[in-house]
Amino acid sequence: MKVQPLPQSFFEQPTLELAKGLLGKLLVKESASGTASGWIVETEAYIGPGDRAAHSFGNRRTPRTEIMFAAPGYVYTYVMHTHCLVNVVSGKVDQPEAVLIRAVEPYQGLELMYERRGEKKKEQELTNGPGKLTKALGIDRNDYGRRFVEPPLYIAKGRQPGIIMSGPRIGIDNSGEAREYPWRFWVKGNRFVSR
DNA sequence: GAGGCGATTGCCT
DNA sequence: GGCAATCGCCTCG
Repeated sequence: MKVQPLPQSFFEQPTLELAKGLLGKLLVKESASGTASGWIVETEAYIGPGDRAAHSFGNRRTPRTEIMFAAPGYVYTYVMHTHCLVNVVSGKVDQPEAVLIRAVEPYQGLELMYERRGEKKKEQELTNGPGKLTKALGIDRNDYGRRFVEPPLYIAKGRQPGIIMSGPRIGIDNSGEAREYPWRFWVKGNRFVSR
């Protein structure tokens, strides 16, 4: 199967639909040391204006969140402590929404992933968390502001995801009632899902 | 399995 | 200048 980026129109759907639609798609990163990719198996939606867990809550607009106000399909990377997380910007222009990619299942570039993550690891520990998959695929803050429709970082047509589950998001305990929103989506039974 | 801490970035006082 | 953050790893039991 030839791997090529999905069109811009794919990203032009409501954020919750996009979060589900991303499951099963292929996340690809090309770099000087090779290409690595994985099937997306877990996502979370962040819908800015009314979502206390989102960086763009209340339309908070700063240099960091600026990209969330742009058209859908942009790459939003965020550095936290020693790790980097990757989001897909969603929603129309001036609607600061995004989908966090929390886990993928390795596809291409397995050796590269071991090299980046450490050799002595179970395969599922390569990419079963938002900070892990970015390291395995070589995604970092330099990818901020790119677009997912073209190399070196893009999303390609994938496979049928299977049964999709939903539930509360992770790691946002101090976000009031937003903590309860069932905006986390994952592929049922996939062993690369973070929990 | 639970708990604690690393060590970066950028926003806010 | 301080502090909180979409987390991961190591250590201890």
